[in-house]
Amino acid sequence: MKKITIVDVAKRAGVSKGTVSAVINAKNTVKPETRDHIHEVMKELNFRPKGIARNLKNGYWDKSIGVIIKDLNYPFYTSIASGVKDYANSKGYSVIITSSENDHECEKRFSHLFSTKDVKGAIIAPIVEGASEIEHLFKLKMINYPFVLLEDVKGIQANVVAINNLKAIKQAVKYLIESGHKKIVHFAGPPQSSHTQERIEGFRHAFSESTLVFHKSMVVSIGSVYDESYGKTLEYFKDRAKEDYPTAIVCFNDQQALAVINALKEINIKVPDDISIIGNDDIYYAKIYPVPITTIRAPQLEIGRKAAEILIRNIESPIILPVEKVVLETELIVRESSRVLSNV
Amino acid sequence: MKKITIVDVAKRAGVSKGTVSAVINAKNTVKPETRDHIHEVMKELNFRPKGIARNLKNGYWDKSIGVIIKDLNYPFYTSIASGVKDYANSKGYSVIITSSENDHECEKRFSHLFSTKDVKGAIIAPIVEGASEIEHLFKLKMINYPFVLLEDVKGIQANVVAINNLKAIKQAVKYLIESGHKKIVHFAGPPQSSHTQERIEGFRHAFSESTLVFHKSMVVSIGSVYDESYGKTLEYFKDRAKEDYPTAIVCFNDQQALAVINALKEINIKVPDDISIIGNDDIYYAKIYPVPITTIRAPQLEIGRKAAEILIRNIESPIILPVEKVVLETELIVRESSRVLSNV
DNA sequence: TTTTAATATTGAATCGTTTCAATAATATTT
DNA sequence: AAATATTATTGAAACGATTCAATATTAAAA
Repeated sequence: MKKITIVDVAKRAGVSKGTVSAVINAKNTVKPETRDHIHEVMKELNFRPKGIARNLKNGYWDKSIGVIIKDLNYPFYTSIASGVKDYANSKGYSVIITSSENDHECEKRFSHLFSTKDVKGAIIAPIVEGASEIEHLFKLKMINYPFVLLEDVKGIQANVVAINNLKAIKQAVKYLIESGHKKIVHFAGPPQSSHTQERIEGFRHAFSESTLVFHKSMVVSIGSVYDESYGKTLEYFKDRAKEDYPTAIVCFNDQQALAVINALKEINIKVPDDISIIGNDDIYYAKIYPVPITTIRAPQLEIGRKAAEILIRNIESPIILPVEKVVLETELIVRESSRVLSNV
Repeated sequence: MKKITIVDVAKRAGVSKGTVSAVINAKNTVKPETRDHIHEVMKELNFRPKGIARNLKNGYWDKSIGVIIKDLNYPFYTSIASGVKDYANSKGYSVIITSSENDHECEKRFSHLFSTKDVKGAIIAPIVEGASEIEHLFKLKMINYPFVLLEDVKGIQANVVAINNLKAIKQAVKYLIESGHKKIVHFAGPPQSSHTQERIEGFRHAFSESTLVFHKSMVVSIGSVYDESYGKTLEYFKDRAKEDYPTAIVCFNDQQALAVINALKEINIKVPDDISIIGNDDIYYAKIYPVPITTIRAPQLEIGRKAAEILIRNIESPIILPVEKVVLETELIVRESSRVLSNV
């Protein structure tokens, strides 16, 4: 099927390209009858002006940046995107968002998409599973395409804005220990996530700086999908003697924490009376849950803003800037899902 | 500041445009030394190939569609977007998402952005305040740009996939009445939202089909922003005699319902024992709240999928198709925030 | 009716790449 | 050393619109 261009329309309507162009752009220099006639022909041929060609001549005046997040439905990521939007809009940039849904192919496709669509730069939450494929990031580097990662990726020199997961979890464990907890476990996230690894690492690390001793049975793989986490939590407690219950659980993230608390409720374990729960991220819903969740806040808006700032600086710089790596601080927000043990 | 093009690079590197192009595209026909040299020059000049020009020649092979939602942080919209992604991906389309954050200018800017960036079509959750500005939608029509609205907009003939808000609320009220409730109020959403109007209308309408009679004091403007809704709820009950309390509240949406329930908790009103609460939308968090919320489910994924289906059909059709208007059914999901009154 | 002013239309040049047949440079074989 | 095969590079044409000075048409004024 032949592609319809402005020439076809012009020919059919018996006018010149210029006139058709004027009609497309709703210029008021065209006689109404001519305009209407051209519109009719456009309909008839189902002509759609090719956006790309339109922009080529005009220069590339519009300013937009792209964000690739991993999960459209996890508020943590949408908050980051909001932060990006915040800063970017203030600088006159539009923001378009895509989600890889943890699919590597998707991430690749999008980074290519952006670089070929005159999106000026990208902020990418990379999927890093082991020493995975990062050639698409290399490609971006090759063509000097500006981008900022939301997680450090080994093997590539790039701008990064991230939080210190290790330290975050250590904060949580330290707080628990100081609150008198001795039986602490970590409910780990999905195995393939790099956050999961870092958080386990942080958890283990926290013990080496305390009088308690770490054992690998203290890390339990629970995942972060609601139903899965809920089920595995039940399972964990099912065959366990009451005296073997932990007194505190450090959760992978808030979504998991929500599932865990609900599961505990089903089996009649009280939070925080029986068990303290600490989440991670501080998503919107952690705060409005009836037992507001103690959590480690990642400054989501700040992450987004900072990433946008670095990105736009790079976009607008006439020279290539040295890479920046920013680590933002997390903060322990103590709410009602955790408590100090009285028998300290 | 002059724009750097492939010609500048070629000149500086002492090669032809073609060779530089080959390097950009990582073709392996270039001698390694030449390649490295060109890379150096590219760095030196901070050359970034213009995506648009790249695509112009090769045709427009990549397939992508855009979605404009209103609120990036409300799960209702991200779920719809997921639905879009579902269907679109299955047809080989990428999806890019933007949020107008209820800003009219934003919506306009994005619809223009899409139409000039070779995004093949758009799904738009339009901001409709009264008989507002819709010229940007007309512009899209003029150039035969395929799009689907997620809400009917008066004055424009366009594809629409929506739910029947009127009927949805009537469902809820009917259920309450049948459960023996006589004192029912509606906590309305933000005044500028068209959903708010429709839901108020539906609420009022429900009474005309019952033995109860509607009075305008039964509609209270509460908004849907958490803190605002929370505060206004407290206010509503503050100076009210216990016997004037409603026995049921139909909320604008689940987010508001969450705020209302939490506020009621603060003043010691029990849900559902003292008051039944019905939400709207059925967002993810409505289900995992400890008092799972009775709500009117809008089939979010379905909305997204259907919209994508219509959009892609239009994109791929060689002729202009007649507009489609689809109304999807809502469903009352009875959970634990509402109850049957025993004294029926 | 002629002149002037206002309005409508034309079409060649242009945007910055990619493509690909032609050519040049280099390596291999005879 | 010449002939051939292989590899690397060139540069003109093409992609599909927009732009804008030049020109044609129509309306208003003299």
